[in-house]
Amino acid sequence: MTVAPTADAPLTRNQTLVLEALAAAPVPLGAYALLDRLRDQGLRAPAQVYRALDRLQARGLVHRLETLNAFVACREAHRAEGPVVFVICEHCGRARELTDEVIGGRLRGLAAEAGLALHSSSVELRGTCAACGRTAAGTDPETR
Amino acid sequence: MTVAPTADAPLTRNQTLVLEALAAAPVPLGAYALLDRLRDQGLRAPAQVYRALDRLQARGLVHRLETLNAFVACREAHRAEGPVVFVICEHCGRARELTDEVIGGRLRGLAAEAGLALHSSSVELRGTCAACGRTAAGTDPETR
DNA sequence: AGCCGAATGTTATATCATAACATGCGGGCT
DNA sequence: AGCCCGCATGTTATGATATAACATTCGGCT
Ligand SMILES: [Zn+2]
Ligand SMILES: [Zn+2]
Ligand SMILES: [Zn+2]
Ligand SMILES: [Zn+2]
Repeated sequence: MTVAPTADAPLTRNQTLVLEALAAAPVPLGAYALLDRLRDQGLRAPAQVYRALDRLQARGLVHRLETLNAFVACREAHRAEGPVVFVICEHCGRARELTDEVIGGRLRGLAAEAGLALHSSSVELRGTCAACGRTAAGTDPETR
Repeated sequence: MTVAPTADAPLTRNQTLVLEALAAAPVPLGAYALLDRLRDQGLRAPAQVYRALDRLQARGLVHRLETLNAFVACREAHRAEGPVVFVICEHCGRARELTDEVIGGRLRGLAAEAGLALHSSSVELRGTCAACGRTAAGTDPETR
């Protein structure tokens, strides 16, 4: 979740580069994978990537997948809504972003019952996607 | 979640040490924090701690908190049930483990709808707990 | 031009996690 | 007993992820 906080200044150059690289990737990318892809465009150090990611996350344009230490561009434009659910295939690495009112509502309810002032949430489901499940179990995306 | 897989051999020495250290701690501990606390009992290297943690997690006796890179002893004895929800105070660092049938059921439903064969789940709510919220906002546990 | 705040560039280092290989110990077998 | 084997353990080294700290540049403003 991580609610969008403030005004929309235009994205800076580095933020744009990082966001576009994420949007173009079929799978979540780690900070160093981003750095590799952006060396040509002038990025040199991890700090540059992490800074851009921080700002993009603060705006809700990028999400961090905690179980992967990786990042995705937000596909929805939810940016202010509640908890998001990620569905992650451990096989092909693809991640889908969902929102669900039952989950969102109940998580807010649980936080309230627990006396927690909710700042952010992370919900990630891991498993094998339908496509990977159909190809002989154990096949990995490189093998196909 | 991360379902418990197999038979119960007795815990090994290192596993016992790690589990007891976690059970005694008021907050989740990282692997290196565990290592520090267990040097006296003979643990020397990160790999020893990570190995014990892996086995304890496989049995459902320990959970990993993905947003903290830290570990907690399981308080419930759920060990085979569905998704668990962690409620984490960013202030005092305490984490509570909950299970909720609405969340559990709906997450399984979402996975099924998405065509995902669910292997494990991670659900973490972050915020400020009631105790920390009452003490002048911004107070941290060291300060009190 | 001179100032200021924000973004950027750069170097170094902290933190988290695993690979790879050696050693030791116990249980079953001959 | 002596051997073998599986498995936990010990140990060293390295990989992967993330941040601290400080110098530099850029753009708007007066
Ligand atoms: Zn999103
Ligand atoms: Zn897949
Ligand atoms: Zn548990
Ligand atoms: Zn608290």
